[in-house]
Amino acid sequence: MAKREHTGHEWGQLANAVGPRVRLLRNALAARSIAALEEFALPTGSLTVLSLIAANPGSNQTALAKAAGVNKSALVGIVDELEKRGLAARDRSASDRRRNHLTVTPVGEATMKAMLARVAGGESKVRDALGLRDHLKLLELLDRANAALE
Amino acid sequence: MAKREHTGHEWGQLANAVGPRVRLLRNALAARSIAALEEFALPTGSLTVLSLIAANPGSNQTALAKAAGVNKSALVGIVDELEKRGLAARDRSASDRRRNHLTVTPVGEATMKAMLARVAGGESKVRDALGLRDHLKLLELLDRANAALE
DNA sequence: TATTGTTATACTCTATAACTATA
DNA sequence: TATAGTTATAGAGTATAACAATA
Repeated sequence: MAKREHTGHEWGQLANAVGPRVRLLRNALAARSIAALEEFALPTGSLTVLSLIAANPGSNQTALAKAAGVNKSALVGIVDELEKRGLAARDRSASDRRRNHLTVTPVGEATMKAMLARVAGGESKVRDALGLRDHLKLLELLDRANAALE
Repeated sequence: MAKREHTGHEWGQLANAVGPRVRLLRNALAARSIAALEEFALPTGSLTVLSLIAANPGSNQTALAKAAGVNKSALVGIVDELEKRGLAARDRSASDRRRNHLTVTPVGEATMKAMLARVAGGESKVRDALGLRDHLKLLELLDRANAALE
């Protein structure tokens, strides 16, 4: 468990620490994702935001930011860009005019699917290495870990 | 699986994606770690680097950077600070004088342990939520995922 | 008084390129 | 010609504080 065959380095006192391993994986996935989505010229996190809006139409920005794991300030810029490109729409909520009612346009839906196809590469490397069963297990454990830290 | 009870948001098209979940967890753990280690006034990543040097004495910086998941350029600053504070020593390797031979000082060992005690909080929240068996499983899956992306 | 979205701002993290000294 | 460490630099990521509009 403490041995890391791929680098030859041992974790030592951090043998049972989740933090450094998660950072390592996040960096690797982020690098691949950024490279894969370069052609879309959208800010990082756009795909996550787009997917969340599509799955939860009408969501407001504060809740969305929390779910996406980005700051609400940072989300402004992302939504700005999505709106400018015609991928998402930002309308004032009728019931609470402080809130923005967010939706994904048809073009946004199509773009999202094209982006997903691009990102699939890095994701599938993990899925292939783990196998279906352990892949689902990893998703479950990450969700539970996130819930515990909320 | 697609439902995220804690925020009420669904992942939608990203229901089986590791990337966003890992980012979420990394951010949460990083924020806790930074807050917990604030009193030490050391650059982020110092604990990981210190632990890796301690467990692999004499390791050179390039290999260390890769294992720690930080850029070799960024590692220079971290080691600078560790050296200035007397926590680690940087000596030229006798066999290959391009390389630095890194070791942890006794003070560094003590500091490392104090830091580990501080970080334990965030880590234990995850461990408690997952239980021993699933905690170890998570470590295993993260290692395998990292190896797959190397 | 509290909350939503926004702006401004700063700091951290990470990557790239170029330099030096060694090999 | 290649590698280890260093420096300089830029870009992306994230966070905080303050503000206007609204509740």
